Amino acid sequence: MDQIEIFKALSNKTRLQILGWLKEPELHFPEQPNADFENVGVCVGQIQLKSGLSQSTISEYLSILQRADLINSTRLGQWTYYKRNKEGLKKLSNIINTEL
Amino acid sequence: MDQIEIFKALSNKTRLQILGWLKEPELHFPEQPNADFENVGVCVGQIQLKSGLSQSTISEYLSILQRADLINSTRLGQWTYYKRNKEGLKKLSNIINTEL
DNA sequence: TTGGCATATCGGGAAAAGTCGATATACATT
DNA sequence: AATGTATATCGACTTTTCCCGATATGCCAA
Repeated sequence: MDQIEIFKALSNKTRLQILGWLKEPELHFPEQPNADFENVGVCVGQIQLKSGLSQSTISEYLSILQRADLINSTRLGQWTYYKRNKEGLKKLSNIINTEL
Repeated sequence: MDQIEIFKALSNKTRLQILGWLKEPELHFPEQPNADFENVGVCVGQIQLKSGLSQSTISEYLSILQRADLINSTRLGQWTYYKRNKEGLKKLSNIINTEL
């Protein structure tokens, strides 16, 4: 993954917030039936609701974050759940500490 | 300093390169008379030369990086020298590790 | 198999960033 | 004081990003 795409993904208030929310889902989202935060993450609809932006915008933002390896998705039935990608975040931390 | 401005500053190939160059100036720039890399950094002209972009663009890029607290400047005579801002970079590393 | 949700993709208009050349400013030398 | 050099700022144009509404797709239930 290109470093620049990672930083671009992070250069937006809403996307940054989403990552923060996904760090502690219990704190930011209501209980979900049949889908545990730890395993699958949070579904798009909840994230959209919390963000206040349009459905299409949030869907796009999530895919930007995913392309940057900052989150990943699981499809369950008609829902898509997103959660933090710990690997990717660690890699980012590494870049900061070794290359900049 | 706004987090978003930090990530925006990093969302550009040349600016990212500049930070990399400033991490090991001896490796990327010729010896400078009367100005030690460690103390004051590297002067704008050298950075511009290496980047291949126009003088105005590099001057602007440097100020973007500076506003993001990623580098800082020292004026010596008619030259401005820029070097890494270790504080700011540490703060960034902290953001990544605690907020995302 | 039709209808209803949840999500993704597409097309577009407005705002921001990338980049330049020209010009201004600041300092140093003559 | 006048000139030369280093850097900063300005104005303009092009490309990218921000968001939206509309439409498509995928999955489920009746």
